[in-house]
Amino acid sequence: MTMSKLETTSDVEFLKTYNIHDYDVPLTTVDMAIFSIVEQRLHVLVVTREESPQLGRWALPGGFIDLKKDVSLDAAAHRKLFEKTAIASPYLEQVQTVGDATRDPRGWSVTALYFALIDHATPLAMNAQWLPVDEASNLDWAFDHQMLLRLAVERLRSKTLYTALPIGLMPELFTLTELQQVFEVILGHGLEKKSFRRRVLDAGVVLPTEFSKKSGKRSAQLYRAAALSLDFVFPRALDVLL
Amino acid sequence: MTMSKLETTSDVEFLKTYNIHDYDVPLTTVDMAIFSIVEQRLHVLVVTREESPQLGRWALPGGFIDLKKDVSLDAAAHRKLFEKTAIASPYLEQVQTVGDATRDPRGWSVTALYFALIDHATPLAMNAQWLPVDEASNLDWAFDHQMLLRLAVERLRSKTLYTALPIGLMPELFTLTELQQVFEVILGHGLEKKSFRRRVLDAGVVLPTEFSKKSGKRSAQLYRAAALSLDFVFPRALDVLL
DNA sequence: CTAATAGTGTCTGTGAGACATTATAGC
DNA sequence: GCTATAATGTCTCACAGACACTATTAG
Repeated sequence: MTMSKLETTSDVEFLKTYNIHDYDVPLTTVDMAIFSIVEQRLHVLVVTREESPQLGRWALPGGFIDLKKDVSLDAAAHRKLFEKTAIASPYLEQVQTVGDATRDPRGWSVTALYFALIDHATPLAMNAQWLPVDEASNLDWAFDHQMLLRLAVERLRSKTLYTALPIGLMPELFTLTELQQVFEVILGHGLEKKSFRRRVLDAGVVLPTEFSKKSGKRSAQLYRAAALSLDFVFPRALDVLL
Repeated sequence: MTMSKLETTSDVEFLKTYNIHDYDVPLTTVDMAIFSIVEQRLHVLVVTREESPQLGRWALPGGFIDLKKDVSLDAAAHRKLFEKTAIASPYLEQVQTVGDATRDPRGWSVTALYFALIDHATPLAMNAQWLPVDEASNLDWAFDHQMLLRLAVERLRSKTLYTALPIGLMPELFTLTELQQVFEVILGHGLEKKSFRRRVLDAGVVLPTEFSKKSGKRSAQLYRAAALSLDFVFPRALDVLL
């Protein structure tokens, strides 16, 4: 028997008699809030549950960790995302983990909630679709997914005030006006143009390209995301308390 | 048979045949990074493991969720804290949830990491003790607890730059100089006195009391935490990138 | 008095908001 | 030319840093 670095000598003896099925353990799942901007509105990817429990209700994509396939929690989140969108490397961030005795009728359950940002020009799996987040409260959600969505939206909104995160929702090339509109859609209110441009340009989170966009009137400079862009934290937040 | 709001009609049928032990599920635990300031240094509460696996190694307090006693993940964290300190209502915040196939020799495991802030003048359970966090890297830690501690310290440091969180480490009454020293200990460098006082006083996160502290030279005004203090977010971060 | 610590006055710098202005394209 | 959109100039304001200064206490 090989002994990993993690195991002390006594562990080897201990593990011979250990059986996880002897204990009461909670269910553990990963749920995803996958955001995109569609037609100037913030949307989230939703599915309708095709099996019990909560058959037929709306839900965030997610489900059990596959102890064989998933090497980590993050890997499980990536797998869930890939199953719905075939996107392998998006922005992915853990939001919060929620667990209690009543959120799932099968028993005590825990879910690790992640959010992802993707460009909406991405093919979706058959059973997935985009839903405007401001219509979420009218729906019949499975489990506590309405609250999970609210947590994810709050995180996205609050980080939009002091990071460049929304760049993760943009296509490869974009104009500053388009980027500003995405910020405005997420925050739910307008931003001052000059301040916005100063902020993102001075920080170097977007870089000019050799391309410009000709769309009607004066053509606009096209930018792309700088390498550090999504991790960048501005020294000051935008005004406006949420 | 009563049907909870959470269960659809089909769920009632489904649950008759559902048995969690039919599935492979990860172990799920809660771990605590409990911080305090002792002798002008940031300390964390540690225990030595008294059972396998990882018998004898240093560990953050924590362990399995008790599906009978704990109504939620947060409740489990509060229970773990209370078992070591008998403190019922400290500042408690979820940091991150870590899970993978190899961090625990018993198998695929997930832990929800929390941090708590307490005044160090708190009696501890027998097997718990304060450890300076800057000595943590020399120790023989159980599982991935050294990394968990690093995550919690990073969160504490980064929130110290833009919130009033360290107030949670203070006793009932404290002077502004004492509070500033705590900020400095956490950040690892000095802060400018006038700026610091303006910041906390203008924000109203501390309130003057009718008391003052006579300690050697000129006596100092004693303050207490304002109700909102720990949730307060300053519009600008302190300088200095971590 | 002196020394030590508490606490203030005030100048500078940075970066956000406001808003007027100029630039460039299609028609 | 006119109009729409892109992009800039520049003033003000809030708040952090720097640092000199004053205030209060024990001895």
